[in-house]
Amino acid sequence: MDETRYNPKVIEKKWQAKWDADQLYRSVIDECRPKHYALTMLPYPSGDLHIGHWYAMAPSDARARWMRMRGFNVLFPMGFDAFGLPAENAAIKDGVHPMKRTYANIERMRLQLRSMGAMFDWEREMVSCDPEYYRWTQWFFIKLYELGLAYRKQAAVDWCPKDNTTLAREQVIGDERVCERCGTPVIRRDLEQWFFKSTKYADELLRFDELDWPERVKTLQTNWINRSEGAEVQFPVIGDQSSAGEAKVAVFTTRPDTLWGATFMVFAPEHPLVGRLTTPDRRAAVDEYKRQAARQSDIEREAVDKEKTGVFTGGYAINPVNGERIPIWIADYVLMSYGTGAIMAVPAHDERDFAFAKKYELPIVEVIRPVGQDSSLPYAGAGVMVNSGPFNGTKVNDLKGRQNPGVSAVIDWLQEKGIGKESINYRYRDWLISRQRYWGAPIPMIHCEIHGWNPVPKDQLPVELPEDVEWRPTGESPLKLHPTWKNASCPVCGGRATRETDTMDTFMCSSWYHLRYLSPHYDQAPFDDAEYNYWMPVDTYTGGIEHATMHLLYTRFFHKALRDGGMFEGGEPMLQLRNQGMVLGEDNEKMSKSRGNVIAPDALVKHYGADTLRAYIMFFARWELGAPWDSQGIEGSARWIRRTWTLFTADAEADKRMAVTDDLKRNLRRKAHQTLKRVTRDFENFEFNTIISSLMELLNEMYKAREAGAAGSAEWNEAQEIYLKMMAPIAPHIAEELWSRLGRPYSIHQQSWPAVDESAAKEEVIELPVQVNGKVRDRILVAAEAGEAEIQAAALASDHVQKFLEGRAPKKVIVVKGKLVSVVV
RNA sequence: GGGGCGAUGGCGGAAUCGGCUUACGCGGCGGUCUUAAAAACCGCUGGUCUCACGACCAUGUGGGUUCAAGUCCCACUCGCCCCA
Repeated sequence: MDETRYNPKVIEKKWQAKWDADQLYRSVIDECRPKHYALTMLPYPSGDLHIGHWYAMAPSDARARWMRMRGFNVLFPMGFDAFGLPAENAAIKDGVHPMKRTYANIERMRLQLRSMGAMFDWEREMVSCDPEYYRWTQWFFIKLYELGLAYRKQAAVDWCPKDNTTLAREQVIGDERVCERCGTPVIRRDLEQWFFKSTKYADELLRFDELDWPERVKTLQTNWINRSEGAEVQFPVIGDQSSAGEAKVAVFTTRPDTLWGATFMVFAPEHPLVGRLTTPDRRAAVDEYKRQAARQSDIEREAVDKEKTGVFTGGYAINPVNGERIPIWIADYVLMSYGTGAIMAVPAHDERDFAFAKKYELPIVEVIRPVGQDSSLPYAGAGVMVNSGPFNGTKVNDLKGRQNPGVSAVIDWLQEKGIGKESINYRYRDWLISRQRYWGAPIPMIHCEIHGWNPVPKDQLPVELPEDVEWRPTGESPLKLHPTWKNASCPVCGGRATRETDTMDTFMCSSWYHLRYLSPHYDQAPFDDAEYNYWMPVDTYTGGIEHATMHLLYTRFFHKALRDGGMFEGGEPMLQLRNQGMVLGEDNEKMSKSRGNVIAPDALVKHYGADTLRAYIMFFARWELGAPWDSQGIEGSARWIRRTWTLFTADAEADKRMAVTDDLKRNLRRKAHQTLKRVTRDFENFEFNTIISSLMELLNEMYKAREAGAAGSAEWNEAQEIYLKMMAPIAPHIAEELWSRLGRPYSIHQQSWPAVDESAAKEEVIELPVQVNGKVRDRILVAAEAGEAEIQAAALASDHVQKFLEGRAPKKVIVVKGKLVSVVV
């Protein structure tokens, strides 16, 4: 083999084997060094690492490597989010057991991941479908159950008819309300399911003070939780057909100041009181309407521009603030899932209520009048309360909750009168955990006819998945169809009982994987406290924005719940978050097999080597934005790597014949330290693309310096050393190879990051543009230390400037040191 | 309908505190080497006008603030994302 040619295949394999053998990337507790836990979102083992994985992981690896060179003890683990539908759906097609397929995929992806040359500590790998792992997923379920945060209830849930399972609210996407996985429109089903009480932490989840997270993610989470302040008001109802006592119905409103304008009530068609309120003469119409509404999705029902429909129930309520008898209707624009499933309708000040009132000729009473302008109803702005009994004349602004004087005053009054109370409503729902599928962690609960639901005793964990199951497209979970698996004995009485056959949402598995990395084989607890105390929390978490309202919210909830359960201190698992963008296909479209625009990283590694692919991935776009792939563009990165190789391996002696000026050497040193300064700053800020352009510039400069005979000088050697160290996190293999060829001590990845010599980086002479009336007319050279007067004199002395002055005296001369001179006439 | 983000050469992008627009790379053009091609190396490359010196115009559109605006403010167009 030609030793002088750049051959990534050989050197990458060689160094990967050596790093492995030397356990270079083992991370162990070291109290003498500051720790840094760098985490990148773990992949689902689909069987092939795609370019998006590289785009997420390679820059994260570079950043972790940089932190390591800066003296941190870095933990950068990798694992697999291995439960989930795709493997099970595939099994139904071809009969291959999900376990078999998943482990085969993992094996393949491990090799692909290794080809990246990342500093993953493979000793810490976790696989979420491993009983050793899901034993603790189940343990956490029980822990949350014991904390009173897991409960079972009958609820209308979103159901994907293709995947035959329920979905969490977050897994239902967009206007069309389709399944996040397969794009099938979801339907509603009434099922008894397990939930986690995540809403208990809604307020705490809205606080981000400790977190260095992108604003965008914080906004997404805030909007998702959607806290609204208002009041809950009790409306007595009359027309109750079944009980003698007086019933009351609670209504949530953000506008208690408009209570006097509530002229009717609207219930969701599914509201439990509807049956009792409906009078015999209205029964047929109400039942028919309920049937119709059940067929529609929430989104169809809620759309503002949709024609409003509804029917009168025959029942009435009493508006508690003025004793008015108001009719109760049902309409599909009221959802059971919002507030209490019933609203007070204020047609004068709500668009939808207004449309409804007009259509069904219900009374409209204005209770807020704008000041100094005509109001056209419906009106939702600021004004003064009218027709509102004791509150006439009270000012109302357009702020929400207690910040609105009208709202605030009415809330106090309601509480005093015992009619209502201050209340906060969230759109955020409790986390639906149950999935009616096989390939997930079984929910470790047992049902006994006498003792109800009880957790599996912890010493019996894990509740393992049976291997002998049949794959049939019945739509039923194979666990349910298994002849014996669900038979169990009651943990309380030991009698015959039945296992829960549902499995857990895979987001449960990924809510704590960062904890399992700490001690993946520990069998006394989910994690070893000593490891936790040293490594946690995660310092830098990188991954896609698509997890903003799912994984990231779940994992925050998880930590807060277990903090309250006394497992650890600190409720925030990940301090710093950064999102990468998306790599699009060359056609500027989202990459997909069906579009045929998929870029396979394996082929690129084979052709160019991992270092070139890493470099190009970091170079071709701003990391957080992403960009379309460009197959020709990667040639530029390949050229950069090859040019680096050539510069460092060519015989420097051959060029030593020329006399080198001190100036030239000083300039080379300046460029090296300026580059180091920029690269250091850019690593800090995850700006990988400019790191590489800076390195390219330095390389070009070094080529010129060598041409001029600088090779072999002390400055040259220093520039080489700095260059390779800066390159090491980006292209770890070639950096190591060249480092060793220079005769430096193994390993470059154990070197410390060089320090910037500020005095060397400083410019001596700088070029300043001179503007006359805002246009650049000349450039002057001045000493970097030159004073203002000196610069001004030099600028005015310029022939070009004089030409544009046309003999006039400057009105003003602005000197911005180090930037420019601006002459105004 | 509401909120967020974005728009800079033929293309990806740079300009990090209001101070030289287009760094770095791709592509293109010209050259060196070669029998030739590839690779490598060197140079040029925003537009218009000009033989040229140079001038003028350019950061989605239209206004504003400023000695100076890609950057700040207002209005709008288009694209993407989230929520409805």
